[in-house]
Amino acid sequence: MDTIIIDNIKDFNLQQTLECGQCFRWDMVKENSYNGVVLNKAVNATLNNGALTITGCCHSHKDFWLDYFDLKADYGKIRHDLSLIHPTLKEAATYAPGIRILNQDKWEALCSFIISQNNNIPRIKGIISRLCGEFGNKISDNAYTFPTPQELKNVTIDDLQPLRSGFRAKYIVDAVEKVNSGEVCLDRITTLPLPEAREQLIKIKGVGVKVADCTLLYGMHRLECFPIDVWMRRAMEVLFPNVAPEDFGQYAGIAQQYIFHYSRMNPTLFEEK
DNA sequence: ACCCAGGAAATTC
DNA sequence: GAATTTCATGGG
Repeated sequence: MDTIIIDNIKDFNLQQTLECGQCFRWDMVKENSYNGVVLNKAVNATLNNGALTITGCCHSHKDFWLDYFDLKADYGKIRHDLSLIHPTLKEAATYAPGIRILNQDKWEALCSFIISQNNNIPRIKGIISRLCGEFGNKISDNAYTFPTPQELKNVTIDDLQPLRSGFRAKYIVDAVEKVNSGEVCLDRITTLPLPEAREQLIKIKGVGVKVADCTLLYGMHRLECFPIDVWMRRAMEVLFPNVAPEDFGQYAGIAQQYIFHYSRMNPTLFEEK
């Protein structure tokens, strides 16, 4: 089993990155150590003293993991620049300085955030886990790949019943159909200007602006995207009353993740006075 | 029993 | 058109 070590990493914490709501396929096995499935690899990631060790990553390159965890970017500098924009953003960024925006698979991000709507994180993880178990490929004892659109070709709502995803099943079916037919081309959307990229994604039933923005930010690394859900709406009203998302600039998506995580960890900020 | 959950579609006003 | 209801399912 192959191992990759990346050392000298700053501004990185696995718990903050993997449990901030951007991904659903990593589980803590102990402090600073997580098991997850990325593409077709079941891996463990462990971070100690700025050194990240990834095991189980056969046939993959170190460069892939630098990209996946966004380790090439200088988050210290980004956090510094964001902190100048607003004092509360500085507070949120300082609260979890180890968050990084992952480079996840586009299709997995799209599907995962379709499932996320009007749902809670533990159940989202359960539905995705069952989706992979039913339709993905078994790659180790308890690990399955995320099924590709090709592998889900011609899937029906009835086929998806074991997921217990409720009304979202028909949205998954529509996403599979539109991606397979080429009506929606995820590779092309990646580099499209934001309004057109959103417009394309929203052609899929069950995809609105929020799910589209999550797909763009977490699956296509469009860091200027600022997904607004119920938490972010409240956070903007209460913590940033006179600020527009555009004010956060080219790294608005990173700002959003700092604010989202900070808000979820401090729900009392939003209790009625 | 009731309420809510990283929303969006359907319906009503 | 804007505001409200509904949509499955599970947990607190």
